[in-house]
Amino acid sequence: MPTISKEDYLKAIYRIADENEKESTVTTSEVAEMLDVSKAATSEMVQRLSELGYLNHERYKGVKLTDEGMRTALNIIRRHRIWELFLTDVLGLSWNEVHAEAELLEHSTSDFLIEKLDEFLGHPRFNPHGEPIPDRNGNLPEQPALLPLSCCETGKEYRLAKVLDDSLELMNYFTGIGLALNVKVLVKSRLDYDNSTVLCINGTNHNLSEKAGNNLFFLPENDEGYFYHSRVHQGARKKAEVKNSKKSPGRTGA
Amino acid sequence: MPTISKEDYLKAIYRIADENEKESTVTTSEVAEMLDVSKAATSEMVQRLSELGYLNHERYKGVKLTDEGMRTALNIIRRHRIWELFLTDVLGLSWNEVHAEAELLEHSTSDFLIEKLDEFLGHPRFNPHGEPIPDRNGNLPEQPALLPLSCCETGKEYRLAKVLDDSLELMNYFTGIGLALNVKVLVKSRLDYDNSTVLCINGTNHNLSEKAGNNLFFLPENDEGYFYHSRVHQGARKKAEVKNSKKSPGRTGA
DNA sequence: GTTTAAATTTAAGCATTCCTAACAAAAAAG
DNA sequence: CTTTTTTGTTAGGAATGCTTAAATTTAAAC
Ligand SMILES: [Mn+2]
Ligand SMILES: [Mn+2]
Ligand SMILES: [Mn+2]
Ligand SMILES: [Mn+2]
Repeated sequence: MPTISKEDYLKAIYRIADENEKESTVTTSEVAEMLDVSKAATSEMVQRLSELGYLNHERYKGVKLTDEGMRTALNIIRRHRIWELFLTDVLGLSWNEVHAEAELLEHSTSDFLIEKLDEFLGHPRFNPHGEPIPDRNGNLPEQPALLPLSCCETGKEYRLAKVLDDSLELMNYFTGIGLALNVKVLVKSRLDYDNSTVLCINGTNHNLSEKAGNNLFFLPENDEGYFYHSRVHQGARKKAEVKNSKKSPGRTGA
Repeated sequence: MPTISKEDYLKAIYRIADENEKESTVTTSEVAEMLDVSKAATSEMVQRLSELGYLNHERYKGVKLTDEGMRTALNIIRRHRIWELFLTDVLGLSWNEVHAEAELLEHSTSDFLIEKLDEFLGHPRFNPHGEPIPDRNGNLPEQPALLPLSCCETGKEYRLAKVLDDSLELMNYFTGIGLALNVKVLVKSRLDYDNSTVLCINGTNHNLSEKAGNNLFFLPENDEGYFYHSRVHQGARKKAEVKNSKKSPGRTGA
């Protein structure tokens, strides 16, 4: 049961390692930047988390999550993403409003409560941004390889499969130009000068910088119309529907 | 936006003043005991909260909430009780499981999110323990005068209208003997020796100590079958029912 | 291979929030 | 009206988590 700070550090370290794919050692500077704290603060916290057994730390080199650290980080990410899905699908918030709320709620939710939410939502596999939700044992759902915008070829059609939600401003912009999960886009052209991309969304062209595009991940559009974002686990949906329909029993009868 | 600690102190001060009815000055010791911290810690925090304008403090006498302190305290209580009702009515937790969860969630919930929850629940007026939920402006719903068990007369019937949920152990015991909101009870007898009361619940007799009984509040049972616990505000129910039925739109269509 | 630059850690200090022990004021007992 | 007990405040100290500034180590340039 780490503190809120420790949970946020562990989550940041996981996310950085996850983005780096290979080379899973995470540096002090990367963590400091993601959490918007000083490198000194990060250096101190890294030492404390190592003493607590969440990290392996090689001085001046970087850190890796231990098994315990990985379990803990995945559990926090699970709580975060389950709350995000709850906020959109049950309370009707929009996908750009939920990240900030979940950033707080993730630290105030017992495992018991998360299991109840998970069951209520029908054991969802992806959050509203297309990010995978670890199950209670820390296992991630299978995901096909996704292409960042910079890897999408001109003249081809794709569907948006995932958005990184770190910047609220960027999420608002994406929403404004009509981007949403599973929306079909056509890659019109790419400027070699700055590696920006022109996308056609709902008949309108938009130019996205390389940096902005790196937050968008696509699946090639094929004629099978395959959506990998089935929201719930196989077999869980029926159960969820029953549960949802018997809600709010009404304590008084009046 | 006080810290979690400050919010819990303000809430405790409100609750103590509320229980004391008249004589609304709250002492350091009372706060220290409710929050299970030292008197020294309370004394320090009281001074800080006074400097911040939440309290008026007369040294060695006690504290009263300022208007700002009252507003803040009622807002935290609103968050707490809305979460409690959500947890029972939507997620299906039992009334003795929700207080501890809400004690954390109350500090991680924006006003924006609370309004969404409030709307989803249909602007409820009471939490699962029969405690009133302040509206967004801090106004409490009307409540008829309730009788603590010690004031209930032998030979008469009552309905349980409110339970104080400070002790999980006590809540579990109450649940075990069949007590729930609006349950009808018959007061069989009272022992002058220790002021304990024998209650008949669902045909079985149970002896409750004076201290335990002080956590239970009743309404006289009259033949009109009047339940004051209508869960939602007048006029809000229809809206809530519509909202509840269109839940979980299902993002994929699959 | 030095020298310079960048990344990392350590040092010193501040704000919160808690503790125990010592002290001061108020209330209760006698 | 003293004396004793209870209540409330202050003092001193610890842990957490952050800051800026000063080392220290590693990496990059020349
Ligand atoms: Mn998120
Ligand atoms: Mn967070
Ligand atoms: Mn409660
Ligand atoms: Mn609380």
